[in-house]
Amino acid sequence: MHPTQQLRFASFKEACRGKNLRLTPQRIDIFNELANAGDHPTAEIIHQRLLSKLPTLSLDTVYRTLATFARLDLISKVETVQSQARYEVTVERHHHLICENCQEIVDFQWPQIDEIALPEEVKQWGKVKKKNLVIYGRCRKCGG
Amino acid sequence: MHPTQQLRFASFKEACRGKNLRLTPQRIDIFNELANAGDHPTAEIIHQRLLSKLPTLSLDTVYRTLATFARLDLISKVETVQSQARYEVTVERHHHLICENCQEIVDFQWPQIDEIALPEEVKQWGKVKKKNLVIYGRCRKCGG
DNA sequence: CATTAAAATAGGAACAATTACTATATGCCA
DNA sequence: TGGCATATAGTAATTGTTCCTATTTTAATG
Repeated sequence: MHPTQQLRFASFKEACRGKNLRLTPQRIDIFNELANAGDHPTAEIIHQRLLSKLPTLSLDTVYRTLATFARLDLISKVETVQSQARYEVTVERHHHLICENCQEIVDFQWPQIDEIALPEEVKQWGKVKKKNLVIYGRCRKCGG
Repeated sequence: MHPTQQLRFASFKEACRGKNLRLTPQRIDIFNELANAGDHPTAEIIHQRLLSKLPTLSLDTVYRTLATFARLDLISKVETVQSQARYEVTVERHHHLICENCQEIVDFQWPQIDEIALPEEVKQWGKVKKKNLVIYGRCRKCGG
């Protein structure tokens, strides 16, 4: 195991203890699989990758475990407005505020962000079409 | 109809003609519903809202129509990585590049964005937990 | 106005991602 | 090591979205 990963694993174990989470082979393997993955796998991909090691691992366990980890802030779900897609008519450039509680989406403008030059790394990556900032948090109505 | 909306509707009709899209009551109503909606409705919500006016409107039509409009850039899907949720272990602050073709997600860092002060509007909204920039485009591998 | 070919729709079935249910198995504390 | 709360496997159910196809509608033409 790479030292960084070892460290990560140690803090994972600690985090589990601190939160009264039982350490199970499934949890350990799911966490390690994700920690060592260079990509951003889906629950199904993680399931597939672990099947040779844990042949009885159920997809449900992967989903449940990932949800638990996300709640503990050990992992994050990458940029998703959960479940249903939402639409808007295309207007001026704007960004989005999303409340983690009520899921309401509010537009806001931030010209400063729109105009700022992209880092070199991004230019190398390919051709940029859209740039969208999403801010997550808790809105006033939900006690934020 | 509010003058702005009238204008919007006119350009909608024009856009349809320009792209060889037939003007149907369903398309008109779906577009207007979305143009006048203050929120960011889902396909299902739009369907519900139109049922009293178009009792036979099918959900499939709403989905198909929204997809068509999105292709024409008349509307946009709000911030979603389509279909499956993707996960990553929580590490340093970073943002995401998503290729519209291969869907690959690449991390990049942009400390400038992380450190910049939030606009007043956002502070009024509530408590911010995360700030994530998502850049869409086409990566080199996909000819971008 | 009718005629007509191409395109759009309704309705229901299919599909894919995710979550719920429940009996069994397991981690962990005493 | 025993007991109990918690986690898991397996499967069923749910939800969001797309596919299929017969029927209807649009818009172009005479």
